[in-house]
Amino acid sequence: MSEARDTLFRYLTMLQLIPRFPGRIATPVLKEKLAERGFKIDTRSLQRDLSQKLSTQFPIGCDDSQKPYRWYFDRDFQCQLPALDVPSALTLVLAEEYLKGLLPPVVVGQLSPHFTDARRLLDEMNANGLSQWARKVRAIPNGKALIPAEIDESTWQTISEALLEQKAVDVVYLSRSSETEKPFTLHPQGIVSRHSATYLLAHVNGFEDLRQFALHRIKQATLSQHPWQAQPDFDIDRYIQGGAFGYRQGPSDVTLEAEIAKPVAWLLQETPLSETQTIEALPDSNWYRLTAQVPDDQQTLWWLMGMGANVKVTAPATWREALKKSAEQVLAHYQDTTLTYETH
Amino acid sequence: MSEARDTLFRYLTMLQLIPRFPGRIATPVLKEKLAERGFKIDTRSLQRDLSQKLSTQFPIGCDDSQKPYRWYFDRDFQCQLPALDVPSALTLVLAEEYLKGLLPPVVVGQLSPHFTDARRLLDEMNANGLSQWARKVRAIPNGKALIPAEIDESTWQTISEALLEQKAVDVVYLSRSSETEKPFTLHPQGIVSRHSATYLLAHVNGFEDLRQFALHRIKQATLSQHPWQAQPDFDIDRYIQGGAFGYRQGPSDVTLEAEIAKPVAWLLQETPLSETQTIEALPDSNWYRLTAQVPDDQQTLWWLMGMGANVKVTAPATWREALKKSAEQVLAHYQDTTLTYETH
DNA sequence: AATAACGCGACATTAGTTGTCGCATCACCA
DNA sequence: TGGTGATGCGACAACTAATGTCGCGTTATT
Repeated sequence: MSEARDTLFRYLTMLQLIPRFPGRIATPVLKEKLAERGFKIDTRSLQRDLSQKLSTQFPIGCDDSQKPYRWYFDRDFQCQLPALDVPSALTLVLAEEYLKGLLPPVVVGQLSPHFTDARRLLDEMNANGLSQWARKVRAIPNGKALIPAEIDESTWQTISEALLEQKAVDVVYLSRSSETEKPFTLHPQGIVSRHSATYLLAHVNGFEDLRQFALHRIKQATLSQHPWQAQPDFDIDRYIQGGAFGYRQGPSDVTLEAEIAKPVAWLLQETPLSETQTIEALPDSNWYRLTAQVPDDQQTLWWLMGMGANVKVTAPATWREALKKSAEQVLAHYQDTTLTYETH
Repeated sequence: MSEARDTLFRYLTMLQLIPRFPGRIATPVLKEKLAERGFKIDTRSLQRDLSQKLSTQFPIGCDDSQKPYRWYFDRDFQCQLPALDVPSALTLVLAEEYLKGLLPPVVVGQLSPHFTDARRLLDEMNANGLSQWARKVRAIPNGKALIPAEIDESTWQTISEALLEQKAVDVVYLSRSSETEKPFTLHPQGIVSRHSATYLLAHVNGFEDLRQFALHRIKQATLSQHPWQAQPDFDIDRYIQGGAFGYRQGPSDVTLEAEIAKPVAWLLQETPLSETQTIEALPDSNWYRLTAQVPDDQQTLWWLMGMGANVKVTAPATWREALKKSAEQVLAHYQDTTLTYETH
């Protein structure tokens, strides 16, 4: 394979084969993997490279408590080729701000070396007159930020490995209804992250139906001995749109027609509802007429509901009715009680 | 400095100094930067390394149309040390799904080498029986996904560089109100990404007041000759909470009390509104009593509004009133018109 | 048109790299 | 518990690569 100019390239390959800390790799295994990639090298050379070259120049550790030594990178080491540039670093900072509210802390933690790398680059940029970048960049999340459910690091690792390598997992699951912990053997088919909670789609060993398992209720997870059962006709998008997560979606788009207040018109001009949206001013008022092809789903309806009195839907009629009915119900809530509070 | 075992380390440093494609670096500049880092090497060696070692082993290109040659990495090349592991790759895929709806395409594009890297790793994992990971992983965004405003790649690069390196920029800006393009010299103080639009906070040359500039309305941006004007007492969080983006926030948290329907109770048990939240069942019904310390901001109010009839707020009184009033206004919209649509 | 900067081939010198051998130690298994 | 095969490591010689230097032709720069 890559014959010429070996050494550098072989070192690079070694560095890529050594995993980050929780993981470790034994010397003979490394030799094996290098051979697979065309680097047939003597064991002695490998040992020399590891203990004299790499581990003195890189944050590489060695577990020499047992005899085939195990090698690993420091947990938080990160090196990019090519190095991060300023715009990318800034993007990473923004991305982290958003993701912190969307994914469980442990999952975002998987990427923390990347984010740390970005922050370090920004820090070092203005070593002299501190640029204080951290005080200049903010991401405002879309909608109310709920607190992401916490999940265990090893759970995430095991589940993701099982899902992608098509293996079964043994889990201990805390059922939502019964509040009791039960062991299951699961056959993962997919994973869905919604709002701030993440769900595994799997069927229980011996059953045919697909169930959802919230990752934060999985108390323990280990790869199983059982062979993985596939579900050949599984389509995750169909599953989601079937309403499994409260997001039932009609088979086709609908045409939304509405009158919208000026602030909403401005918002939608900048970040449209859909590609086909049109907005035109209504005469003699601060209102605008909106027309857009949008998906017939719960999300859109909720968005319209959140706009409150700033949006007046005229079509489709089902949404118009839904909004009206919702408003009536809300009003009913507040009218059957005497108000004893003062508005200040 | 790093005396022993130089060569490998010097190569690594070179690889980090060579920028990704739109950027380039000239040979003498590279030599200079290497010297700064303790690698004092002959020009000839550098030339050899570049043209014979690195560019044959890495996707590195050379612009030899003018004489100090310029070197650059292929636009989409990415190499991580240590290599990505499976859980991190999966996290990246989820992150990309979320970010695509939150940041302008060009900004997410900054990270595309990372995402591409993750996808490649997942692809290669099951080279035999395709694992079809792409059909197994979905992120459902929080709230209605609006289409992120498009911005220009060079705009993002220039603005982020100016912001972080404390430089002024000359821009051509399409004003929202007047629909005309005007040139400005801006002194960037901060950047805020909200929903799906991104804003630069800056003051115009010669003025003291801070203004917002939507990045997608900046038609052209170049670093300016003007010296950058600082605003020493600027606090981005204070600015945002002052209501600049429609997210005015009260000075302190308030105690939210509400009765909530069962589905909402389930949701909040998994992803709480706040750290202090309590939920208890109400007797003789499917309703629950919620108590939580939440920020006094628009976001939370919108979230409550979106819940519609599933939430009945009892305190604070201001929110209760706001929700009631909103419902009345919505109802007024729909009752002053005769319904001519059929519900199907 | 003159001058300095750059790229590149060649070559001798220096420095690093590799495989091999021998020995000590450790893991594993009967 | 004792034996056997792995593993780590020091030493050494043969080999290979890396480096600086020089000279020449070409390319910016003024």
